[in-house]
Amino acid sequence: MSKPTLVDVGREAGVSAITVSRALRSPEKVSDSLRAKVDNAVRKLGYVPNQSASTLAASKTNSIVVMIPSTSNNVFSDVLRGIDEALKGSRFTLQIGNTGYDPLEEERLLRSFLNPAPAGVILAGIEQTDATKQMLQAVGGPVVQIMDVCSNPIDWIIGFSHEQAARTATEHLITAGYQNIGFIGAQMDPRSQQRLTGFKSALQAKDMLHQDAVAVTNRPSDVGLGSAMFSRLVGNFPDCDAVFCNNDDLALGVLFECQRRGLSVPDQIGICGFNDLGITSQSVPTVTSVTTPLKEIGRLAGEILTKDRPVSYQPVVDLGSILAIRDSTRRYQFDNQDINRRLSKLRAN
Amino acid sequence: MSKPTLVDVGREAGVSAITVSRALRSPEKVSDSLRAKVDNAVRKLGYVPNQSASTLAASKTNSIVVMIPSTSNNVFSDVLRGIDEALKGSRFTLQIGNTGYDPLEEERLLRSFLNPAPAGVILAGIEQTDATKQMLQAVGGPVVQIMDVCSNPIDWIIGFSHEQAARTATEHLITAGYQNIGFIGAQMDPRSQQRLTGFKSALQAKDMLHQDAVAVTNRPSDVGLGSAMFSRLVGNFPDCDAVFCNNDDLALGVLFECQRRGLSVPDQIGICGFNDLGITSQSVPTVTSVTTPLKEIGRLAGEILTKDRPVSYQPVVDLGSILAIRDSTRRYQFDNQDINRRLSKLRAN
DNA sequence: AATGTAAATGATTGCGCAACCATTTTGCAA
DNA sequence: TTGCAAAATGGTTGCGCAATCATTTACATT
Repeated sequence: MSKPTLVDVGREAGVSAITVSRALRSPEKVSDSLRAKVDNAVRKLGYVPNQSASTLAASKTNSIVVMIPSTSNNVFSDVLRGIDEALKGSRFTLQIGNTGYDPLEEERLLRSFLNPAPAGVILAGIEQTDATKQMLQAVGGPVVQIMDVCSNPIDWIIGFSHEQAARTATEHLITAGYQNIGFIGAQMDPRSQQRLTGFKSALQAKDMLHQDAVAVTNRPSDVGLGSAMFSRLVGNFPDCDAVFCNNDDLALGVLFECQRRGLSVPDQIGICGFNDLGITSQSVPTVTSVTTPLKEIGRLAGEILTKDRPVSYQPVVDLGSILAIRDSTRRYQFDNQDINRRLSKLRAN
Repeated sequence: MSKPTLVDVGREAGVSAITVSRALRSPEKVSDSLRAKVDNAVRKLGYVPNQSASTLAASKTNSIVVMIPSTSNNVFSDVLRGIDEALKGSRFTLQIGNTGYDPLEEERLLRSFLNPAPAGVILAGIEQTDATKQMLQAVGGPVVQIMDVCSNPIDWIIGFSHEQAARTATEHLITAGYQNIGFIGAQMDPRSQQRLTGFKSALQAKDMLHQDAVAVTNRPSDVGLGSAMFSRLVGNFPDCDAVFCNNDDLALGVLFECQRRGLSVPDQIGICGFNDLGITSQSVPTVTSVTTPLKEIGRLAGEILTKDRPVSYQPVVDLGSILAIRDSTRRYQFDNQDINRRLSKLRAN
């Protein structure tokens, strides 16, 4: 006894197979009595639609393909959570591909996912190969790029400007009174490079960019690597008094290394992270970080692909980012009232 | 111009469609010249197999279905990474279902993934509904349960004893000299309950279980929650001098709260985490945690399901766990030589 | 060259469903 | 009651591929 098919359900309900199919796919198009009969038969037989047969007959799938660079990076699990939420309860299923930050692997994987055509595709970043873009063009399905912004998305792009976010954070470090600001980066993907660009431009504007201010590696980032990179940075750049980190793991690693070295944060060293994944707001001291709308990016991407009329969405959505200023960069507490009071006292003498 | 099919490739290569199919699926069964012709035609036409048609014709899929309780919990991303590695380069693809810790949701999702039958199924834990087990039985495909051990797995089970791991950790706290040991738990799934059982049994054996020693919640755990739960625990249990945490996030939260309260770790408060996800070995002080073989569990599960002869694997694999003792519980440095020396001196007087 | 055997290749069929079009039934106005 | 439009239901076909069995070819042995 194998799995029941539409024919079996139809026999049970006393109707034809195609009618059962219709009753299940478009319940609003059939009579109430039929729907009840079919539902009973389905329940009685334990009928489950065969996804492959459906896909083959309709020559399109119900799956949303998501290509992400890494499953271990918490950034992408936040994005995935957003997508998952948008798809919950819909008829769409998620197909996840792990590219390992390699555009060629992305192309290879995507090719295998593109026949038959998926209901939608979500890609991280804008660095797809030409072949990838051609494939997507040929398939014609809707494509949402995420994590970044650009002027010419394939169909839609949802993200924020990493360069702008990094510039804002670096300007904050300058404003907070730090003089010798360094950059620590790992896993230098294109968006990390953009952050580095933003970092440099903010410092160059004030003529404050030190030649040894940048310490980067392509190894995947983690807390221990943050400590190691900080050691390397201060080795080359002993006057360094603040660090902009490419992500929160590195920032925590810097914080711990400072604690080990007896460097006070924020007085001797200022620390800023990126992505604000949770711990930064709880650590001692709390760590300044750039809050990025990861889950919102995922949810919006999922929403666009599962709506009937995605055309109404803007092709480029910049969700922005917010700098969450915390104790790790509160070096000077500017208080104009207090300063004025002290000035008055000074004059009184 | 739609996508090329096997017929198109066959026409291009001057052979029949079925021969092309064979050349692609079982290249060792055809002549070298045919293989070359077919490969050329495939490349020329950009042929990509239609997964649905293949699945429908063979009435079985190439997908490994994995049901995990949560995508945001780092524990499961480690497991997924292991599975992903095992599947890399094989013909199998991963289909991930997010159950949200709900056996009924697991059943619902799994049902939709089970037609047509997947090549294999990976399930977290042993708390499947009866209906789920029946479905799996009917499908007949290989099933690997993970994260736990038990005596009667569906097919295979790979994990470790949470009760034993927690008992060992708690005994360590006792040995380290802590007198009033508390438990902090969040997201109390069945495995967390087992850890609580292990915790209690270790303390009861020494008659050291305090009535207010346990603080648990069903909210998903994070660092901030760890701080809050610690506050709650010491509110009820002021003498508390050590905490066994259900996971590392909570342990870090406890550490930070101790720092905020000016409680020294490990002298005033001992802290032990669970899973050893990375930060615990880098923080200041480093935090004792239970190292669990998450990635190995995933890899082995993937391996079993993708091998031709999975039968050769033991049905129950206990990969064990290791207590990583770090600074957060080094309260007393026991040194028997030193003690004996002091005893001798005492006797000499 | 004849025969036998293994290797290589081909033809037919059906997997389960949905698109498309055809037919039947229902509801309602005249 | 009849007629007719709309609603409801059914029949046929093919999606692209693999299982199964059938046939052809290559090659060794005598």
